[in-house]
Amino acid sequence: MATKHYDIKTFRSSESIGYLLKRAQARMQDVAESVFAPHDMSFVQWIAMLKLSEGQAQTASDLCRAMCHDNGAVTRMLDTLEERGFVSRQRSQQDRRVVELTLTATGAAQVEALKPKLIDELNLLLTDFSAAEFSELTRLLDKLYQALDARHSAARQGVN
Amino acid sequence: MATKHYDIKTFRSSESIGYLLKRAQARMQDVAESVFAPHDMSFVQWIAMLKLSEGQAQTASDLCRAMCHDNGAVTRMLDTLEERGFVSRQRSQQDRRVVELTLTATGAAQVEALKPKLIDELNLLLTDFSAAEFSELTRLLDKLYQALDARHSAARQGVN
DNA sequence: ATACAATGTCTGCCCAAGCAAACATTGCAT
DNA sequence: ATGCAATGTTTGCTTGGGCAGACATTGTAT
Repeated sequence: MATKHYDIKTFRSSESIGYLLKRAQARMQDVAESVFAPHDMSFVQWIAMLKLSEGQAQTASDLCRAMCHDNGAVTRMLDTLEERGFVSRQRSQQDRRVVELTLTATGAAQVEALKPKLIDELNLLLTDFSAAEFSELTRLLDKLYQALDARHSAARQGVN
Repeated sequence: MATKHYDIKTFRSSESIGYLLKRAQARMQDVAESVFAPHDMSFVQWIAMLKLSEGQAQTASDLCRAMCHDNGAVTRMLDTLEERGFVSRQRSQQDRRVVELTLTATGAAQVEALKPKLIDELNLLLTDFSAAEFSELTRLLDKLYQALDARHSAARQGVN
């Protein structure tokens, strides 16, 4: 039997991973938005462009999966990024359902221009974290996501 | 000089705390909602009631701060919780700006009824986490929040 | 006493995210 | 070849959060 991390007798909201995640993410969102807002750009928009620039995503679906973002929201986000000349769309020849996304030169420049601003902010934020703490937090967040993702996929198939 | 966890040369989205947090939180949200949805209850609603039941919050403002949630959203959430008889509001005598919140018996019962469901789900989710990993993740998430909160307060005062 | 800043609650408005449906395309099974 | 499930993209609709302002109340400085 696996370790029971939570017990009904002792459970407190302040120890719940769900609550801790929500709270931290909400604040992080604020901080990130404050970095990008002066450049008329949202956190998700920038992350999407970053994913494209890293080659981690080529299509809208890739972005949805990578960012856990809504389909429709991504379509509309791409609309505005395209309008602003940061991203271009081109119907794929191999699979005509797919629209291939590419960063324009302007878009790539925008990504690079904002990267140091975000990095500075993150480093400032993590001042009190040792290298070990930082890498452990990174690792555990990724591990948690993998577990959540597995659970999520299972749920979609009605497994319990 | 503090440790520079991120460097512009090597920065990758998949290591960014902001991205990792957003992704994990989005999935966690899904999982939590799937627990509460059958009972016509949202994750935030339940957390709010839990906070009340733990005595961690007495007023709407307390809930806002504790949960990093919007003022207006909390007001409206309390409207529906009150309608459903889970929460009652009463104007404070000491400070007549304040509305004191109390869980009704029905509300308390609802919190208790759903607690084991959430706990089971969380334990299942964290099966592959050792006790050490679990407590370290909890600690680091809290530490991160403290740092974010300090940064957030500083920003509100225009400090850089 | 009075003015003013800070706090708590509530409301109206706007916008982005979530949901569901539509449509096109592809791969697979028969 | 044909039907069908799966995938990718888009759109309309609904819902809830974020923001700004209104209002009441309190504490504080003058």
